[in-house]
Amino acid sequence: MPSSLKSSPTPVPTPDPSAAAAPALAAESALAFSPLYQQIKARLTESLHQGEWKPGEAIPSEMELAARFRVSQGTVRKAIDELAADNRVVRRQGRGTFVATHAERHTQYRFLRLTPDDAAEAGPMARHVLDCKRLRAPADVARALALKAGEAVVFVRRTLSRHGRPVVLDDIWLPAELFKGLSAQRLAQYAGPMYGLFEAEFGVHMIRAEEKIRAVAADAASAALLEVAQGAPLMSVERIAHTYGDRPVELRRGLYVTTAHHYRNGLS
Amino acid sequence: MPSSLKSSPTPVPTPDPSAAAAPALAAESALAFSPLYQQIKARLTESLHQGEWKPGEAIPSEMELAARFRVSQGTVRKAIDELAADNRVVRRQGRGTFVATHAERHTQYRFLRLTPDDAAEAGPMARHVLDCKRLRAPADVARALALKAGEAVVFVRRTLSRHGRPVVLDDIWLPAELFKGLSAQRLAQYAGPMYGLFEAEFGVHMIRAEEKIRAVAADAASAALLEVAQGAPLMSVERIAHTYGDRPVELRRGLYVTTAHHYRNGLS
DNA sequence: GAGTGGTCTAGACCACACT
DNA sequence: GTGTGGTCTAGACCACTCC
Repeated sequence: MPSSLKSSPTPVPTPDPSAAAAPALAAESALAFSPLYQQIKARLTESLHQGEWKPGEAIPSEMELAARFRVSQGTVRKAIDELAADNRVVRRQGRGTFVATHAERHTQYRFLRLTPDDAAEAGPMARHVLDCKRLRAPADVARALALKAGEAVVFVRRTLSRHGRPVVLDDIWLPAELFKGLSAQRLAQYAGPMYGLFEAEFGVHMIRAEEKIRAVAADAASAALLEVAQGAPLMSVERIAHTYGDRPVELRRGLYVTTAHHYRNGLS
Repeated sequence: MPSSLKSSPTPVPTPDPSAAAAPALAAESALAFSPLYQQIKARLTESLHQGEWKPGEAIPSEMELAARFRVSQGTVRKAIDELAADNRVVRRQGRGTFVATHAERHTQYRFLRLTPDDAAEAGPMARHVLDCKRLRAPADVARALALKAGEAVVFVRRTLSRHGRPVVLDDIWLPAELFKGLSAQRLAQYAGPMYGLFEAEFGVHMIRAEEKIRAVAADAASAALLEVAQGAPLMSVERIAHTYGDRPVELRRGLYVTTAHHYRNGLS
C-alpha cells in the first residue's frame, strides 16, 4: 500500500488524528491497495452518494478537505481533478467546486447527442408525455436494471419534437422503488430535462450511461407516433444509465428520426 | 503571463540558468497568456508533429525534458498528463512514455465503435478493397477536407466482413498530396488497421475524429455490396479525421449493417 | 481584502521494468 | 542496481470572484 505506509489514513476507520507517521505497516502487506488520492476520491464519491452535498451545491474547499482527511492539499486536488474529469463535480476558479447537475442551463441534455443538421436550430425540443404507468418488469428490462423479474417498474413513453414535428420517441423504464410518485403530470409540469427532475424530486443522479445504437425499420406504431412511413429507417438507441456505485437505474429505448438531425460523436 | 513572470523560461531562447526570480514583466502585460505547462505541452506537440519522435517510440524522460525546457519535473509531468489524456502519448510505468500509435495490438481500431452483439465474436474483421483511385474532389469532399474544389484526392472503397458476411462498407477520401502512391495493392498487403498503414507509410497520424450518424435506407448499389435487401435500414456514419493542428485529412462515409452488430458509446 | 481554485517548484520515496 | 513513471508533501505565488 503505497499510501498507508507513510501517513495515517487507512481507508475509512481512521479516527486517529495526526502524529501517526510511524510505519504502521503490519499484516495486510501484499496486494491491491490504492494510492491515497484514490482513497480520498472514493470517500468524496461516498459523500456525494450519501447526499452530503447536493447537485449544484459547493463542496468544501480543498484546504478544508485536506484538513478533514489529514492529507496535503495537493492530494485532495488530485482526487478532485479526477472527479472533475469524470464530470462528477465542476471547478470554478475563485468560487469553489460544485456538484455536477443535470439541471443547469449549460449542462442540460448532457447525454443527448442528437443535433439538428442546421446548427442554428439548436436548443431544447418540445416534450410530450404519451404514457406513464406502473407495471411489472419484463424479463429483458429486469435484467438491464438488475431487478428480479416481475419487480415493479415505472414505464414512460414520451416524444421530443422540433417545429411541431416529432424527432424522438423514448420508452423509459425506471425501478418503481426509486421513483415513487412519478406521474405524467409531474413530468409535464417540470421544465427542463428529465434527469433534472430525477435529481430534484427523487435524489437520483445519473452519472454515466452506455448506449447501443443500430438502424431499424419503423414498425406501424412507431411510424404513426413519429409521423414517418412504416418501414422508414430510424436510429435505435438503447441507453442504460447508472447512478452511484454503477447501479443501473434507467433503461431507455429511443427511436430517432434522422432526416434533419444526426447523432454526433467525437473520437480520440 | 503567469509563467515567465517568475522564472527564467521564456519559450525557447533561455540559456539563462537560475537566479532569475526578478519580476521581468514589462511590455506585454495584458491578454492571452498560457500557463507554463501549456507552453510545454504545445512544444511537445510540435515535436510530435515534426516527427522528432515517431509513433511507438519513447519520448525522453521527464527529467530530461525538464532539463531541456528548464522547468521542474512537475511541470513537464502536467504537460505529459494532458497529452496522455488526449491519447497523444501512452505512459508505461517503469518503461517510459511512448508516442501513441494506431498500429499496436491493444490500441487497434481505436476509432471503430462497431461491436458484435455477441461479445465472444470480437476481434478483427476481414478487409476487402473494392476500389482505389485518384480523382478530383467533389465540392462536398473538398469542403470537408479543406481543399480547393477539384484538387486531387485518393478515393478508396472497401468492406469489412465477419464470418464471410459484409458488415461495413466504407467510402474514403484522402488528400492525394499526403498519400502519394497509395494503391489497392498496398492496402491489401498491409496487415492491421488502415490508420497504422497511414502512420507507417505516409507519416500521417490521426489524432481526433468527429462522426455524424444517421439511419438510412440501403440504395441498390450498397444493398448489393452489403448483401442486404434494397431499402434495408443501415447506419450511416460520416467521419472526418484530423491530424496535428486539427487539419482534416480523411473523410469517410461508412454504412454499417446492424443486424448482428451495434455501435457502442459511453456517456458521462 | 479574504477566500477560492490554479500554477510552479523541490525533494522524498514508492512501484515497476529492464538488464 | 539503475532508471522510469507514480505518489505525496509543503510552501510560494498567481488569477479570479465576491464582499
